Amino acid sequence: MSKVLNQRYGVSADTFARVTAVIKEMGYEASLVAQSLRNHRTNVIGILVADIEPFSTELLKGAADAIRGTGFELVVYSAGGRIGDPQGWEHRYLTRLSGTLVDGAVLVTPAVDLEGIPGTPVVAVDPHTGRAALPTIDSDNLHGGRLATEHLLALGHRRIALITGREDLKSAQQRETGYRGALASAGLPVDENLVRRGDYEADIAAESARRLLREPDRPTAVFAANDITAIAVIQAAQELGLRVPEDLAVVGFDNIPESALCTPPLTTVQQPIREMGHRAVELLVRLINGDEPTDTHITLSTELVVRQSTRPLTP
Amino acid sequence: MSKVLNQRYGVSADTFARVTAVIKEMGYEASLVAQSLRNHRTNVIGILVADIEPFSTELLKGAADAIRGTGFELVVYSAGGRIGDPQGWEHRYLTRLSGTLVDGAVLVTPAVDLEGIPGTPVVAVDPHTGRAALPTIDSDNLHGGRLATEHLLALGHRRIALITGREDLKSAQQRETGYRGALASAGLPVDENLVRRGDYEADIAAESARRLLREPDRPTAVFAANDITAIAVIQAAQELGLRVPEDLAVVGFDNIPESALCTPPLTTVQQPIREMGHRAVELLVRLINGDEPTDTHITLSTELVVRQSTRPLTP
DNA sequence: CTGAAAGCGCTAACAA
DNA sequence: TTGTTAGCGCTTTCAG
Repeated sequence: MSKVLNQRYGVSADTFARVTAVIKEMGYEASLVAQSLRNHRTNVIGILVADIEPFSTELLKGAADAIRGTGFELVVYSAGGRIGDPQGWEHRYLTRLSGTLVDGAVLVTPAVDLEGIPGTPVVAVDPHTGRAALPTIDSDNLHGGRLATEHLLALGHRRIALITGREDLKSAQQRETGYRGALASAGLPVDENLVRRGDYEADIAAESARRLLREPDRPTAVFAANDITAIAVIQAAQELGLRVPEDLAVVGFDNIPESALCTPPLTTVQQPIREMGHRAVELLVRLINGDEPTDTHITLSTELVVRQSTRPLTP
Repeated sequence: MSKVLNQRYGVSADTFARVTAVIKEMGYEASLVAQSLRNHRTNVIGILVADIEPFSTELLKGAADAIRGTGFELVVYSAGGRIGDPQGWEHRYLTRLSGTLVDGAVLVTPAVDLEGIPGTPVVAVDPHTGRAALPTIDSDNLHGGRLATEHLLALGHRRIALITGREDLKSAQQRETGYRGALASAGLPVDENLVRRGDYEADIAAESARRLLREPDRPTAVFAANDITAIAVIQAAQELGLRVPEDLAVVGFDNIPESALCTPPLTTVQQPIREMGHRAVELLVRLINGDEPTDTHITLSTELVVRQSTRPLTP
């Protein structure tokens, strides 16, 4: 009967038909768990995300696209933004699943740099440490940071603030480095008073923005470390009666769907999030199948998308 | 050693310490699969979604909230909007997982009405059939449809179009029934030419809207069967040079985050999506634990949220 | 071609 | 208190 299910040799046409009939009759489906335990191949790819939010959602869509036609199934594990177990839940999940429930995993939870699990291929998206031992998909955050800042400079802005991202993330650091580099290249000093915390949290960013914008010598432009932050900045500005982009230009980073829909639509550096998900799955499948690993550190390029939240500075 | 892990009686302090040390040393974690196979309790709740899109994402957030502190883990299975297997993938997944990998499941994939799996509690969100045999969470779509339509009537509109939702979904039908009912109550006939297909698909809805709005006797208001549809309508109107809400009022349904961010922000009927996710998990946990099932068909109420996409009709 | 049996990693029950 | 064993549902191997 197992032979029938798995299309193996050594079954007479008669038995085959009979067994098939009964299987249909009973609506039988093999237990995934028992299969997993026996075969070590499961044809399931796990994606571990820290939380369900716009970035991870976009990434999941890309991953879902990529998985189609590969014969793999997709299972998403969300830590649900939990706090109690900040370190190592990735590792714990991974070891519990590996070898059995999943053939490989994509880690979208960037806070931990783990050395891979022995038998289980893992691809990290935008990891903590930058180029780790693990295969990695990320995007060119350094260049993106420069692009955003240069755009504002080209529009005539000189007092350009930065709302930073999470300090523990390499990607956020690189965006800041790009910002500083662009100012330096333009021969401008960095006014440290214009660099404020954002942590990629809407609340924190909004608070920083409110304080910043209430100061007498406020900036004419803000580069926000991601779109969530940028949208918070726009809202804070509007609360204070400032118009965007007339009184304040805002540039974001990420290009989540919300950035095109907010008011006004956000000029942002496009990180190809869906493609990152796509590539991550693609790479992982290749690793699982034991194909030649070509390149295991893929950096996708970033691009500026100009929308209505910026325009030339009018003096 | 199993006893150590599971905190069972009959282990000396000495052995406990030694075993614990080795476990730490090796970074051991019990295999979820083997555990599942042995114990039939897994402490995992599965959520099956048809696709990763704004509605299911919102719902997942609510579910993730609810799961905290219950001792359950959350695993999401996405069909990835697949087409080849339109019927019954839910059933297939469910039978493959049930009794082993998950203790229960939430179905967010509304297209199929299945009778429950023997041993596995299942809660359906917004199901195909309305009040099925399965425990159900939904919202008051009928009332919501009335609310939306009555709002437009109160603003003075008389030519109110409807872009419908997916025909196979009870919820979409109810929104339409609410629309027709409100018009009838106001003593207005339904102009069938103003009722167009949307299928909850942005492309289809946009095309319907473009045709509708190009006709000589176009409506002054549109009730869109969900927010995705409504945003598509707004974009179509803007393409044609119509201003929203000056030339066309638009009301949506669902209240996904995008509806507050689109331009102009969308007046919409609020379906408490997050709460639906929350309630679904809550109910499921209760069923799994064998608690008294109180009420297994929960209908949450809907409310109108007025934003800038509607305002009184100016003749 | 069909039936029986071992074993995947784990835990509950039992024997020592 | 510790060590041993059966068996969860499946597939693969080997004997009939």
